[in-house]
Amino acid sequence: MNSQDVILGLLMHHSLSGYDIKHKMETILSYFNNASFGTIYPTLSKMEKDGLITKESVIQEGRPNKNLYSITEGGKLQFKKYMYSPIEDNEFKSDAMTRLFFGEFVEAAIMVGVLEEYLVRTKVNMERLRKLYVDCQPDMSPTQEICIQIGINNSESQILTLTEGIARLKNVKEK
Amino acid sequence: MNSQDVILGLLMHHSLSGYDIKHKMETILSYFNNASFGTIYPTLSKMEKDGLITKESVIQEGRPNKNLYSITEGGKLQFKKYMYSPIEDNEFKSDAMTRLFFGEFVEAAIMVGVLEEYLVRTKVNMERLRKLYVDCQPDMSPTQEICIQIGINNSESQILTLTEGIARLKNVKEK
DNA sequence: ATACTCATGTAAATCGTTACATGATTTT
DNA sequence: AAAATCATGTAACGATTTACATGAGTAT
Repeated sequence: MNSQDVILGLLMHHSLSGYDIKHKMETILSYFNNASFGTIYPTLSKMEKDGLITKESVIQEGRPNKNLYSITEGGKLQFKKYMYSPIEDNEFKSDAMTRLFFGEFVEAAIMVGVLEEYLVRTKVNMERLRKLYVDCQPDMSPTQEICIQIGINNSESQILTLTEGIARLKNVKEK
Repeated sequence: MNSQDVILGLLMHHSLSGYDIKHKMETILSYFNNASFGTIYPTLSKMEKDGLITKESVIQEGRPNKNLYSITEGGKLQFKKYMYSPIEDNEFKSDAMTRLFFGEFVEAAIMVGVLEEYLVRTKVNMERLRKLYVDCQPDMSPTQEICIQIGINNSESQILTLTEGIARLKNVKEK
């Protein structure tokens, strides 16, 4: 799975500009995907060159013109090919957890700080997902609902584990 | 956080070869980090050149010679610098969840397949973490315990969400 | 016989981010 | 007046993976 596959999936619904795609990446897809403009625009150019999408310039009033991209039959075929290919493993990299792992080499207070910061970030993310769920639920497909539930439930579980961990660490310190 | 920071952390405990580092990455660190030999060996060379670590050739019987790397005072300083720097956000990319998100464009049976495959992989990973916890608990620091508990609890939560999701999808299909 | 473990390393390719460049309109 | 939104694009850089190359010893 690369950025091209995700863009194809987004264009299956309706035509979008590069800017629109970036917005979707940051909101509905951000829990399990991400891409910067530096990836999106060159990828769209390549996809057009390869005949997977077509470009249409749209002149707007009071706003810059935009390039609206639409998926072609070839693009739909490529999307299907992706959806039927073997599933790749998740990729996960956590700086906060890496620090926790090496925590014994710095003062305990620093580790409490890492845990509290990680807890706050997890809470912020959970709230964002919860709000997204409330706002989008009527338009969501059954599998999209499962997706966001995974995000919300995993965040909740992590909040519990971190809260317990902080309490335990602080207890150890007091003893 | 990059591979260098993780390698420094591993060498804080005791000297290791590139092969040893790869092994640690695959077992105790794999839940939130990963690196291939193609990253590890060139990184070790660069770190030696930069004076963060020193190399010692160890001749072994019945096994190939190995290069044992040890952290220097400069390396320890660099490690501290990392541990006190601002925490970076987690990176997460999920092919399985991406497919679920775009599930409406393929048959429901394919999505049940994705969910079941994702469930199996989550279960396998949870079992691996549970076993690791049992095997390593006596040697684990308090923050390392929190780390692995995050992994185990998040896996458990995901197993529940996926199981419920599968049941719901199958129900929808029957109706 | 075959596969796995131990052990190191390079080169090509892939993939992606960050920073820069530009600029109008709208909101605070 | 400043910041945010809308909008596209490139160039330099960074990080990492995959595949290749080599080879002995051990376990099945």
